Amino acid sequence: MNGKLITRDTDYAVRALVYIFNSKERIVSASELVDELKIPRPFLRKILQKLSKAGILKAYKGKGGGFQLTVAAKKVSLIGLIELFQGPVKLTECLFKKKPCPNMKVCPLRKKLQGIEKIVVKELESIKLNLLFDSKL
Amino acid sequence: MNGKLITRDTDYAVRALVYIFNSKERIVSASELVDELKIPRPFLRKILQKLSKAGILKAYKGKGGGFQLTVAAKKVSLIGLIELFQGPVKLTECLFKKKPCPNMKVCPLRKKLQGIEKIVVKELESIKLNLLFDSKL
DNA sequence: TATGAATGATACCAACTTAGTATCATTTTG
DNA sequence: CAAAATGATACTAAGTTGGTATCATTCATA
Repeated sequence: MNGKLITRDTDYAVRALVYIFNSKERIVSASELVDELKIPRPFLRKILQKLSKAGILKAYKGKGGGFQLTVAAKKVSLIGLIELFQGPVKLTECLFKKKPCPNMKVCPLRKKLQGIEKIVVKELESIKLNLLFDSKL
Repeated sequence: MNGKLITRDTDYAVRALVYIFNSKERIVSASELVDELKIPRPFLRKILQKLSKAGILKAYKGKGGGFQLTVAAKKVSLIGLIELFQGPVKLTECLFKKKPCPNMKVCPLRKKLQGIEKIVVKELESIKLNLLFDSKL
């Protein structure tokens, strides 16, 4: 199975954010992150840009530039990052979107799955970034 | 996001099983299922074969042949079908399999995600097929 | 003020997965 | 034997994920 909750984008983003958090007030460049985290440069750059656009990182251009966490960053939850990189979380996605499901008036399978989805979303919401930061990586 | 819990294989399998269940003792052919459920024939055939191999359906070859539920069928849980068609459920799959995760000794993210996975698996285990059958589709 | 080091924007590409096809062999009924 | 069914298996098309490549822009500093 590959119904991963988290893709590489998101995973790399978490690592980068943790690293930047640990660097405190210092401005951290993409190059440094590439060296430290062994993430392919252009891919990481794309991720950093996205985080920057989303207001989670503040970017400084030019020589000596790089990234810092914004205040907003610590309030972001894992689900925020997932949505940023992977779109809204939907584990069910009924295969008959337009047409109502042909055989089942009230599809019990779908209901069950949507219940599971709700639980998952709630859990993912509860994982705030500062929780990850604080737990001594 | 597309981290679906259930792919089409599995979904079609559920529908086919429900239909066959509702046909009681009658032997149901792939053709009938194709007509009724509007599932592409060769795709459905592949699915039925898999269910048959797995002992969930009993197949009858030759003219007048088709499929019936086995006694085992009612005890199968949704997770059984998912595993059959999609392999083992793993929502986390740490990206550093061989090498231990470079930065985090005890990765809190991974722990959280594995917790979520456990919950999901438990839920999926609890959805037995007879539960779906019984709920008047 | 020119240069180099940094990010911004964007288009492209390769591998993998999912969903579906196509074909031929085998079995069984009539 | 013929027709109708399943068994086995190889192939294909579209979408997603993970990653590249390129060029433009900004800024510190010598």
